[in-house]
Formats: sequence, C-alpha cells, structure tokens
Amino acid sequence: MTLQHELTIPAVEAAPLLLGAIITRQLAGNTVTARIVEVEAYDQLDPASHSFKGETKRTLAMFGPAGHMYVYFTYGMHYCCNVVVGAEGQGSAVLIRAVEPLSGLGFLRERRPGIVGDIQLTNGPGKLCQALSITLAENGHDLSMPPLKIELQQLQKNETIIQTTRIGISKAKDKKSRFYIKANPYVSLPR
DNA sequence: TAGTTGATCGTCT
DNA sequence: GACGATCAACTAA
Repeated sequence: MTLQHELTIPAVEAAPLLLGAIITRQLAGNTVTARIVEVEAYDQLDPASHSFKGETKRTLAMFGPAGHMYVYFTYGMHYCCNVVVGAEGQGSAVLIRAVEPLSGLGFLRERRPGIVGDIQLTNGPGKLCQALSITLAENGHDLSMPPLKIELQQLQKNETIIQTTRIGISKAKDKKSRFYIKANPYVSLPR
C-alpha cells in the first residue's frame, strides 16, 4: 500500500488518518523527525479552500496526485504546507497545523532563532514550515520520498481525536474541519 | 491579559 | 490594486 493509495480518500477522512503520522525531513546533513498532531481538511466545496475557485497556476499542486505536498506563501512572510489527498484533479488537501518534534530539536531551534520553549517551535502552520525549512521549493514534492517524507502511524491507545471548528480564517469558520490529538501540548490554540 | 496592528509579496481581479 | 488557511510585537488597562 503506497502513501498515495492510502490518501486517495475524502479530506475529512484523510485528516484523522494523518494525525500521528511521522514526518522525516532531511536537510544539510541533518535529519529531523516530527509527529503530526493537528490538521485541517479542505476540499473543493469549501469556500475557504484555495481549490474552491478551480485550478490555477498557484494551486496546481493541490489538484495533483494524493500523497504529494502543496505549499503556498501567504501574508508576505509565511509558508503553509498541505498534504494533497483524494483523487487526482479533485482539489482536496489537508493543512498541517502543528507537529510534535521527535528528534533534531537543535536544528529546529537553529531555524527559529529567539524561540525559547520547544512547544512554540512548531505549534502553528507558519511556524512549522519555518522550522522544517519548507518553502515553495517543496511544492509538489512526493511525500513518499526523501528529503521530505510522511509515514502514517497508529495513534497511541490513550490518545483521542478531537474534531472542532477552524482557526485563523474568515470564510466558513464554522465548518468542523479541524482535527487534533486531545491533550497534546503541541497543538495550536485559539487566540 | 485582551485587543490591535505591522510585516511583506505572490496571485488573482 | 487588494488581500490572505499567520505570527509576534506592541498598546492599553
């Protein structure tokens, strides 16, 4: 079963599946691993989704095959990364909102100078992209291959998935498309 | 501690 | 020419 195959399902089903998945990032001789603890589902029927208005040059990767990366740049200074899901051409993706660093903490701190605690390194979409050095260069990358890889994992027995409303956007705020692991300290919080 | 705003640019209208 | 799936610094109280 390939990653692409496992993720060829609707975004709302792929989102909980991606919780607990392990990200392996190799960069400049360093290997960093992290676990996904918070995600958000987007599909083409969602007014807040970049794919809502159809395929454009910018959102091209979002319409590609599942298991690839969709990276976009926003607010003039932040990148956000998504895992493309669903059938090719469908325009569904799951935004990675927060991860829990497992190894390579030193490298992450290096990427985010001035950050004190471990939690603030990766508890937000813009933050984790900076920490993992994810930019437009990773747009469209196949996530079953190094240097950026995702492997699905079972959650621990004592971990629970919470589904709730979204954060940080103005359109379709009330959709319950956000999923996170209950009581995980690395989950981003409402402001 | 809650609320506001500046930074900064690719993409779309 | 306006805006955004954000973040952090600042202000007021």
